[in-house]
Amino acid sequence: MLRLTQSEENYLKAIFTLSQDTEGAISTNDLAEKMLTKASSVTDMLKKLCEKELLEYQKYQGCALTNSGKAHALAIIRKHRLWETFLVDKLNFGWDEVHEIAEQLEHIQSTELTDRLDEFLGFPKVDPHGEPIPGKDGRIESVSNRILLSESLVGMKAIVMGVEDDQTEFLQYLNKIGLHLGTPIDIADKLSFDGSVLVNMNGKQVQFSITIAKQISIKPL
Amino acid sequence: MLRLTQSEENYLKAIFTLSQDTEGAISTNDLAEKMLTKASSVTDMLKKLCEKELLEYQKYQGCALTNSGKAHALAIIRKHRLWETFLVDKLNFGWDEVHEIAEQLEHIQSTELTDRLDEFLGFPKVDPHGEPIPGKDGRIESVSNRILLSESLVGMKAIVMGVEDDQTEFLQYLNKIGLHLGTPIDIADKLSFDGSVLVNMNGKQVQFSITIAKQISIKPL
DNA sequence: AACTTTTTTTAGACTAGTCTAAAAATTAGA
DNA sequence: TCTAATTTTTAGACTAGTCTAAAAAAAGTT
Ligand SMILES: [Mn+2]
Ligand SMILES: [Mn+2]
Ligand SMILES: [Mn+2]
Ligand SMILES: [Mn+2]
Repeated sequence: MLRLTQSEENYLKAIFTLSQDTEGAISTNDLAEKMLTKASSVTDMLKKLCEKELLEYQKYQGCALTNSGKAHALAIIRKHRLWETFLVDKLNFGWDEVHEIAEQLEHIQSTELTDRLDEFLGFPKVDPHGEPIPGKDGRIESVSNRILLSESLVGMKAIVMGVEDDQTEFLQYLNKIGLHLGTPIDIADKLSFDGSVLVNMNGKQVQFSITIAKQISIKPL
Repeated sequence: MLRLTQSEENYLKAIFTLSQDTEGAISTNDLAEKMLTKASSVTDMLKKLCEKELLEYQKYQGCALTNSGKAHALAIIRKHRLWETFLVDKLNFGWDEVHEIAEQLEHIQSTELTDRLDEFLGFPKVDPHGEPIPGKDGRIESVSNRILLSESLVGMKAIVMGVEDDQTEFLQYLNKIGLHLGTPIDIADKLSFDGSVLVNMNGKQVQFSITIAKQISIKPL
């Protein structure tokens, strides 16, 4: 099996994630933004990953993962989410404290370790942020009926199913207002001029900006 | 706190380990051998680590860790041994399967993670190979009355307390002959011309070469 | 003390990953 | 469709870590 550096793995993961909500190829600039790096660095890396047949890349045309590239990305995501689950379930970290550590742990090379960790955790289906954990075979069980809070309709009742995991302050804010996975919410109103969502939860009303509302996924009841 | 690369950390650990059974400075060549690298590479790294005040180094004089360097080395060793303990105690790996994985895990940066892992494991005193685990403060509890099997005397009765951890085949061999931590042994004879040690254990007699006998530590009864 | 061998350092080169600045290609607009 | 703005690539430089080959220093030997 092809041996990858941490940097290569981080690129693959980023491309995979961007591909999730983009049809067609991923642009150099979008990837540079995601990776907090410069477009010229991205171009260099794309050439290398293309050489290793992890993605397809043609000058000025952006890139798209091959099946091999996707498999690698999913393996890294699997490890990331399993380790986050370990940190929260076994070591009692908060969901706002685990992403950075998992960014490191996801690069540990040992399939045996990953699979035993999975077993030790009882084969969890989702991580502490509600994201599905890919299985040993790389398959993600589709999460049913989820929509973004930003796409909800006034009057809906729903359950919080997932949140973005990579901003500590955002997660701490959710802690403060008492929003967790499983929290029931009512969509009270939406402000047409800025996209804010007014939500009733835990007996009080909270207003979420469109930015926040895009980072919370819910299951309408 | 000073941020170190994996390579720098591996050098510090190697220097610390070599210092354990060497008085005075560590030579460039010895370190190169330990690190499986070339003397010229070692010289470059020594300059860098000296610059960071992790060790003292003068041309042609070898090197010695400063207190800061020692503290860093002990922190890495602490993580290595805690992770090995986790792998064996919680994930049911064999003692022959964990060293390589721990070589990676020891570089994960998070004091909070290390300390919570320590607690999760019940504050173990020794790792799966019998090596003492440094505490949060970097102190190693001295392991009492241990000697190397190679230094034992004929007629001694003893208990196996520790083994070298870094050669998979060696540990598999010990598994095969049924030698574990806690195994009681009798020193039946020593061959003066090659240093071999004849040991009675588990009802049969085994002969250990001097090389092997130096990699097993025992506590005489 | 002089010569030889060993150890250690230096010099120069290479790869991986990143950057800035400039050139080239693509896309958008009039 | 021609020009302007944007995106992407190239060129060249830098750091970290490694290597080989050669020079310099230290240690060993007559
Ligand atoms: Mn995460
Ligand atoms: Mn990462
Ligand atoms: Mn080990
Ligand atoms: Mn290591």
